[in-house]
This record gives sequence, structure tokens and C-alpha cells, in this order.
Amino acid sequence: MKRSQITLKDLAKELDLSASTISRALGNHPAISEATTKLVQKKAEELGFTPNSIASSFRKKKTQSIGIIVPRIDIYFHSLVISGIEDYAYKKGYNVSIFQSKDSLKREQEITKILQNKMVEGLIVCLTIETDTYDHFKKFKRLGIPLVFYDRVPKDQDVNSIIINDFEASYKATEHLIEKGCKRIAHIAGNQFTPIFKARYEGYKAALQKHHIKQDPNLIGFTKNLNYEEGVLQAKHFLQQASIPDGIFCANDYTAVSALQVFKKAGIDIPEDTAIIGFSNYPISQVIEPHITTVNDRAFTMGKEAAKLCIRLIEDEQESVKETISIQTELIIRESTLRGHLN
Amino acid sequence: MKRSQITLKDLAKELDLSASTISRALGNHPAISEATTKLVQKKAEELGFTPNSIASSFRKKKTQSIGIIVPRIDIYFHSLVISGIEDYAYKKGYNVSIFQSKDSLKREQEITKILQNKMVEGLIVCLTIETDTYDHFKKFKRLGIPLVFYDRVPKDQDVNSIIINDFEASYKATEHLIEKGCKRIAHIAGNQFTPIFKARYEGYKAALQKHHIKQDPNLIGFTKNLNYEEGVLQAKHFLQQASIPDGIFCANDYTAVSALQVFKKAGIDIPEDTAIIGFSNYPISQVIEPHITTVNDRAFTMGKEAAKLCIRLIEDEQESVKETISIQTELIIRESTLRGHLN
DNA sequence: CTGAAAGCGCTTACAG
DNA sequence: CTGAAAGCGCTTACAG
Repeated sequence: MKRSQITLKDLAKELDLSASTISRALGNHPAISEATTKLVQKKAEELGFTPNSIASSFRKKKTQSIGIIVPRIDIYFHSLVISGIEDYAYKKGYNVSIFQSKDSLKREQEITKILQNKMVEGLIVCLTIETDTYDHFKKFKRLGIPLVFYDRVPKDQDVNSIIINDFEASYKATEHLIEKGCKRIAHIAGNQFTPIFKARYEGYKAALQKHHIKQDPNLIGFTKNLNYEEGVLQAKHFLQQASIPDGIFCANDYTAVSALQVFKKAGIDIPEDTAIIGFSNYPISQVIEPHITTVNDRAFTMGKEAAKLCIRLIEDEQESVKETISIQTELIIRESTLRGHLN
Repeated sequence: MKRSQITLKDLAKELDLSASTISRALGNHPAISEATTKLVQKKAEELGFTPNSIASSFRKKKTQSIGIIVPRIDIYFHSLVISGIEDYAYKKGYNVSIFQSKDSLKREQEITKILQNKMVEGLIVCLTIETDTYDHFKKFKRLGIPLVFYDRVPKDQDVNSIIINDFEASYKATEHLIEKGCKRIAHIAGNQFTPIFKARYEGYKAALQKHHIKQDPNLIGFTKNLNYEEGVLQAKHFLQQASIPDGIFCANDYTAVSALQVFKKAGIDIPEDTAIIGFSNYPISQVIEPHITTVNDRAFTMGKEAAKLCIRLIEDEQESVKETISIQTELIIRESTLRGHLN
């Protein structure tokens, strides 16, 4: 399609004023008289003129835009984070450009190449599951483009990051099971090369230890992707034990749903025989019956905080110390752990 | 943060060549000798130079970026569409900027204001539920920025749009219930001011008529937002009828889950007593038990087609006739309608 | 095959 | 309070 466009110069000619004045009037510059400002803005409105923001960005070296790299947009967690980012960024006058790494390191590297000197002033990233090298992010430091990581963040690197307190949250979730009288507590764990899933496992272990419950290796089910099918497998494995678990802490809600369904189908009462806790507060956790107790990971808040930090770094000219913001989670208690409260 | 940047001129000086040559070499212009091209590219690599793409965009009047306006990013359907858009756009070298209208017409109007002369070459939009006026989209026509609508599209307007065959899909879903022997078929309907939900209701009615089943107004449950709670209400209402429905076609999966749970709790067997069909193929439909038969609305494909059309319109200079692309849906048959097949 | 020059549409320091 | 001028970093038509 062809585009025709009125420029600032056209407006200037039309009003017999200089381009400088037009530019200032449009920006409500205080030096311009109110009369002139009004006149210019009225005419601009009339002619449907809006300044070419590419030219403006170019001139000011500011694009007011933030890049986001996520593994996939259609994972609920990420869609919530993006929503939180967009919401905050919008209020601050920034727009967001989104890229999906598809959990491929190669694609992540490609994207960073595209993004350098592209039109973003800051970058918010959740690493792919494969990422074990961070060289491709170094260029942003050189270019003065601030980087904020969330959820999956670089290991042992001095970076800005937004994370949740996985260890603590898992500790508390496990403790909740203990308080509800569970003595044999199982755990469905995620990939232990991913720090967040490792932290969840550690939190679980620490709670058991604190309460002098000894671990049973048969009650730890390691998975690769924490998906529904893997959860089903692990839950079935738990059922084969001589003494089945009376509590299960799952590292996400998908596997909690698996465990719940497998156990229910085996005639086990949830929560009376076995209590179940998930992680992430996915919508399904409050729809499946019984509703599942879970950890609210506050993904929207995470996105908001990421955007806040990113924009602060963009606007604060000095390179500041790297920051790590830990989002407080909350345990949402629902039927799946309310033992003795249901008939 | 401060940014320091090497420019094309710096490179030119370094190599004792003109900026023109550098520019051409970097772009693999055929007129430049292979030796020079290689030399320039090597030096660029060495100095970590990449052309300032804002300057380039400004000069070429091409930003290679597409704007998206969705009601909310964290609605699964939209996250899938966005994913489809990003995926296709990425392959074509475009990036996508996302805005959430939050289903507010006012915010939608605000966003279009920001977007005009912003950095997008095309725009993909799903209207807010409130949108009943389209004036705020007219400016894009004037600016030569192609518009593609999806899902919720303007009524009675000559626009580019990507939709699914709601009528047909609903007709077939209802017919599927009839084939499974259902005689009293209920419908949980969406907002009838929204064309897609009206079409689903119409499809349902048409199928009944075709098969000489007369409608019972007591078996039509109208809702405003098709959410879980509304579904529960409508399902309870159906249960109060002297003769309860033996089939329910729900305009989305949320309300299908409501109906399934309410009926199950009332001791009604799904699918033997009552078969249930949803719409959209949300993840929950294949997790809840029994798994729910539903219509796959192929949201990812929808996004892909939207991006494809949008990019074609951007790159085809001539204003073409408006297009409407209808995505073919498919009925995914699961346990909730497999009567006589389960124990 | 390479270069000099103009210019994209703004913004802003400088001058008055 | 307003204007003339320079310039942001590229690209490209024109010339050789």
C-alpha cells in the first residue's frame, strides 16, 4: 500500500510559521505562546497531522520501545508476564515488541542479533531451557541497552533479574502438608538443571528435614518437562509403593492435576487419603474437582516489576548496580489439602 | 544508561572507503566487488558494528514491524493467535508490537492514536467487546497502513478479516449430538451482540431445524461473558427442567466444563445420560474427566493467516480488494460425547 | 566498481 | 516568544 503523509514543514507553510515553532507547539513547549500553541494544535488536528515518530525517534535516539524474548507466548505463565509488562509499559508510554525463542538457544541468539541496534531501548528476557552460554547478551551491555531477566535467569552472572522465592514457597507448601498431618510426602519435580525447579525440590527437602520426616527416594518423581503425561507416570509410580503417599507436592499445576486424577481413579480420596499441592495457580487448579491448593506465582506482578526495573534503567542514565527482585508468592489453600473439612 | 555507537562513517574512515560503499557492501549490493564486500563485512564484525536500524528505517520508510491490538494477552485464544502471528512475521523479517485494549473501546481508541505514524507498517486487530464505532481505524486507511481484523471483526464494513466458520462448526457440533442419539439438546450461548456467538447460536438452531427437533426456549442459556460461573448457573437451570437435556452444545469450553461438573455432581452420567460439546479446544478440555468433545478453532493458524495477509498487503503496493479468510475448524471428538462406548 | 551529495522529517542549541 | 541552521545515520539516484 502507498502512504502519503503530511509533514511538519507542510504545516509550517500552511500556518506561515517556522518548523521549529510547530515542533515546539506540538510538544507543548513552554516558550511558545499559548495562542500559537493552540493554533498549531488545532490545525494539526484539522489536517490529521501527527509527527512522524520514526523521524522523531531517530532524532531523539529514543524509540520508547522494549523488547521481550519469551520461550513461547502461548504458555499461560508467560502470557501473564507479558500482560504485566505491557500494562506497565503502556502507562509509561513504552510499547513492547515480542519474540519467541521456542526454547531454542539458536533462535535466542538469532533474536539478539536482530535486536541489537533494532528499535528497543531495553530488553526483558526469559532464557530458553537450553541456554547455558550468555555471550549473545554481552552486546547489549556495550550498546547501553539494559537487560532484565525473569524466571529463567543466567546462572552465576551479575545481572538484573526478577524471580520468585521458589525455595521458600516450596518449603511453605510442604510445611502446609505436614501441618495437615501428612507423613509420607511425595514430590513431582521438574528438570533439576533449571534453577527454579531445583529450588522447589530443595525447599521440599528442607521442610521435611526441619520436621524430622525422612525422605523416601521412591516418593521423588523427576520429570523433564513437568507435563501432564509425565505427571501421570510419576503418580502411577507412587501408587505402586507398598505404602502410598498421603501428601504430594507437585512442582507445577499440570502434574498436580495428573496426580489428582490418577489417585482419584484409583479410588483414593483427595484430600482425606492424600492431599495434593500444585504450583503456579493455573486456571485449571480452581476448576478441577477438588480444587487444588497451589502457589500463586504472581506472574502478572513479575511482568510489571520487570517492566518497572527495565524502564528505570532506561531512564536513569547511570549504570547502576545489578538488581535482583524477588516476588513474594502466596499459598492459595483450596479443597485438595483441606483434610477433615470436607465430607 | 548511556550508549556509545559506532556509525557507518566511522567504519568508512577506518577503511578509507566512502559511506556509500560501506552501506552497499553491508547490504551485499551486487555492484560492489566481492573483495570490498568481504573486507567491509569483516571489519564490521570486528568492530561489532551493526547499522543503526532506526536511521535505516527512517531513511527507507520501512520499519518491518506490525502492530497487534488484542483484548488481553493472557486469554489463551489470543496468546495462540499472537504466537501464530509472531511465528510467521519472524520468518518474514517483521517484528510485532503488542497492545492490550482490555476490552475497553476508549483504550482501543487511545492505542490507535499512538499507533498512527508510530513505527508499524501494518496492524492486526481483534476488536473490544464494546466496539461499535470504527472511526478510529479510518486514519490507517489514509496513512496507507493495512488493517487486518480477526475473530471480533467490524460489522457491515468492507475490511480484511480472518474468521472461523462459526455457523458451520456449530451446525456440525450440534449434528454430532443428534447423531449420537440426543433429542433434547441445550445450548449455552454467548453475548448475542457479538457476531461469532450469534453465529454459533444460529448454527445450533439450524441443525435442530434440519433434523426436525423443535427448540425448547428453556434449553437455551444466554450468558454475557461465557465464563465458568455463568455456565454453572445455566447448567443448574437446565437441571431444573422437568426433562433434562440429553445433549448440551456450549459456545465455549469454560461453560462446557461448568455444565460437565454441575451435571456430574447431580449424579448424571456424561456422556450416557447427557453428552456435552464445548468450543475452542482449550487445554482443560482434554484434561477434565471425561475429556470434552470440542471444536478446534485453530487459533494459531488464524494468527498465521492474519500475519500472512497483513504482510502481503504491506508488500503489495496496490490497494487490493478487501479479503475475508475463513479458517476451517475441526470437531475433536472425545469421551464427553462417546455414548455407548464407555462403561 | 566507487564516491560525492542530497535528503528522509524531525529536534534543539543558539541567536535575537 | 520565534526562527535559521545544523544534524541525527543512513540510503540511493546520479555521475564517473
